[in-house]
Amino acid sequence: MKKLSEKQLTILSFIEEFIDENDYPPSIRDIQNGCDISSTSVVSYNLDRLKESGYLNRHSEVSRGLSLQRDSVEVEIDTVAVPLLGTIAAGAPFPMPENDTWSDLSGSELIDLPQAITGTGEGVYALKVRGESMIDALISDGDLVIMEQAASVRNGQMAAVRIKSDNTTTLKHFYSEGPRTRLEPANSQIAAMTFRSEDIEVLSRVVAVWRYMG
Amino acid sequence: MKKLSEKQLTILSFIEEFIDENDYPPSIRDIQNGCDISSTSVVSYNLDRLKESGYLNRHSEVSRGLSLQRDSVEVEIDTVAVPLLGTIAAGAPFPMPENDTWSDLSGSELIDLPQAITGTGEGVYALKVRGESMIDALISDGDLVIMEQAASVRNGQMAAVRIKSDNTTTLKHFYSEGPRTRLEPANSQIAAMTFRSEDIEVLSRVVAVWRYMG
DNA sequence: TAATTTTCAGAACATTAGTGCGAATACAGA
DNA sequence: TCTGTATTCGCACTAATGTTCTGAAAATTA
Repeated sequence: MKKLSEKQLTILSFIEEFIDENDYPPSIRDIQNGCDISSTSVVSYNLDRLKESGYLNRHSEVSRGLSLQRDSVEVEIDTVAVPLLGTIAAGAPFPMPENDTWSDLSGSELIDLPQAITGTGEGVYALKVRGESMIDALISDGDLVIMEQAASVRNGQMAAVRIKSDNTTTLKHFYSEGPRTRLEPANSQIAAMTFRSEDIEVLSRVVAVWRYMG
Repeated sequence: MKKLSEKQLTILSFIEEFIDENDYPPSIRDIQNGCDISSTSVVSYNLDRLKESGYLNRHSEVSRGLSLQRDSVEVEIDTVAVPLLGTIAAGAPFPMPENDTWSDLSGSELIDLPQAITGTGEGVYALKVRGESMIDALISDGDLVIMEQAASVRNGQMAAVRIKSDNTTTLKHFYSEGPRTRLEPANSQIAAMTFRSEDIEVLSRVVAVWRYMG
């Protein structure tokens, strides 16, 4: 990009500050006053230069029609808020977002996660673990489990599965082997268990585990 | 907050979209056209209502002087990037940031974490765990351990400690008991061990553990 | 230094855009 | 139905704001 004059730098940073402060862009005369410039035409002139240089978007005939060109260097990390829907404990019924629940999450606490993890955040939610019942999945009391509602889970992924015959829910690595389904704890020192596939219901896929010990 | 009329909701979401699209707020007439409203005064009227209800900031006599009231639900989380300094494996020497290393982190990968966890991010770094040597701390291969250089560690907190006599490094809950120091695994099913305090060197405090299973 | 380009001044001008106001409706409660 | 309040309608008005133009000063370049 072309190098900018002193004045153009002043203008640019003024615009930035102004937007930061007011949430709407400055008018040409705002800039004129803010940067001690003698004439509106000078401002207009320099705005054109800034636009040419690619630092600024300008929409003509629109008052305050300015916006800063997002600098590609300044990485903006998007975070997506996912709802903390409740707790998960041994044996207890497993909280799941229902269709009608999604629309009203106002009550639940929100947790921000990097977008790289959540994707769009659709169908992603968090549960707080209570108790040590999932110790064999290397998950302990207080941990936050990030889950994604999953239609399907690939082999080897960790999922929340319900074992129908026991009516229990656990987090295990999931391996479908035709008529049988193998559930493997994360702790490889503990043996896997195998079930009839009809006996297993996959509820959600585990995306991540977050343990905070402030 | 007061409940909004159909029209007010339409206006509000139009403003949101407009700003999202253009990076500057709409004029009253933009809203009028965008929402199929018959008169500018109707728009103005409803903008006043929206302002009263707290959904909107409005600056009179300023064209496009609108901004959405940051919805308190839509928390804007600041993230802080911390460097991933290396891997930690059983027995291997423990990577630690050195003073001169801090200034040159350009080479290392950065990880974004919510500010609530990292604070200013000063002295916070991440290590990737290799191997299952810390399974008794409920940490397994591939996990990311977030650490903070700590002058001191309070009892009960998890820390990276070096046992001098063994010259090994592990992550354990730390309990100082005068002349003796007790190290307790996160997995409470495993017994604690006690050492002479001089034999223990605290390297860093463990702030969090992040396990991602994309 | 002369020629050329860039930037600035100042003011008039043209649109864009916010405001005000009386009258017309819509709406909810007595 | 009456009545007061909330909302809508147009429209004219005024303020805010972008644009343009001429000439000159300043900076660059040859």
